[in-house]
Amino acid sequence: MVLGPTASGKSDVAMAFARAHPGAEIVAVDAMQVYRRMDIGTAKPSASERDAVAHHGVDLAEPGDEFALAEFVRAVEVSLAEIDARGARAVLVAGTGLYLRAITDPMDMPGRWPELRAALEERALVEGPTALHRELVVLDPVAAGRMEPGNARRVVRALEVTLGGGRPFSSYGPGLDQYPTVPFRQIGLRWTRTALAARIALRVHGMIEAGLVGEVAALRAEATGMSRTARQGLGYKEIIDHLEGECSLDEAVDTIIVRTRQFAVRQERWFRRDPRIRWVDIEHDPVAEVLPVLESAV
RNA sequence: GGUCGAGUAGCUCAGUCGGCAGAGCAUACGCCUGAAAAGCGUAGGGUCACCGGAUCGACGCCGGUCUCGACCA
Repeated sequence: MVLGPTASGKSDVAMAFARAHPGAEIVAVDAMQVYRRMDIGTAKPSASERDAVAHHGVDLAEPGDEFALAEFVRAVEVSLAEIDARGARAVLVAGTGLYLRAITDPMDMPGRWPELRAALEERALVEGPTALHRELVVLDPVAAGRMEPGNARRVVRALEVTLGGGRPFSSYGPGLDQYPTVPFRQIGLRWTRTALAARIALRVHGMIEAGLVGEVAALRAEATGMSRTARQGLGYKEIIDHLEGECSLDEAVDTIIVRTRQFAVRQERWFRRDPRIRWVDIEHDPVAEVLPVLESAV
């Protein structure tokens, strides 16, 4: 499997590998490519690429749907089983670290308690997240120690699971800091920050030229619109701001570039803790430089 | 040429009466179990345009120089 930050060229590498190995199928591990008609902004594989090689993990939901980790894992596990049954080889392309961990590592997923969650979110707003965190310290000190007291979103989720499920949040699975041996060969693409920044700027400008503004406008015009999760895709929320008159197109583009760069760094930071990843430092051409490593790894 | 305004962190700007140099953003580092392209935490960073002066003490006051902007000629 191939992983790395946005704009690192991982999709191209996977595509080249799959073309060289008939029968190989690509599985995208990406939180945003799951939405249909969000094509340009998510750099989804083109129609001809999907024609040439079977792709999974893509176009799983409507832009109006809330789609999250658990739905993704369910869908991809089915795909992986089918690929396996076909005797084919799966090439994973991963940009979303958490989603990848949920595939590579066993993760028994706690359920959902929506009304409890709504109440907790309300309290986080009124009393502040630290008050809830103090409660979590009592109920589940392990989970409380794993997150910042100010992180309302994570604290609320941990309390939701602990109170709703009747057992501590931290009792589900070994935790993200455990890296057991798994039957996946993981190759990471690594660029220098400056080189990646240049590629990101180029890519974002390319998206604008390819009609990103029109794509966003069309999505907004749909009856169901874009869900809370879909609209937080990079490039989408900023163009929405622009379409609503909050900022000029140039300002929106600059913001997209900065945020994409920050996202790429966050991806790096997530992946680089994982000792199971073998890194390839790229100078110029991802396909030429990574493909041999990928070949030798399988 | 004249008048006025501006010059402080990478960027945009605060800085009260002369008494240890500030914020937001950016950057770096870290965290994360059903929003993850989301969310959260920590840190570094300064010739206060330059030269001189008065003062125990100047980003601040005085004199001069430079740069940018507006207006007047």
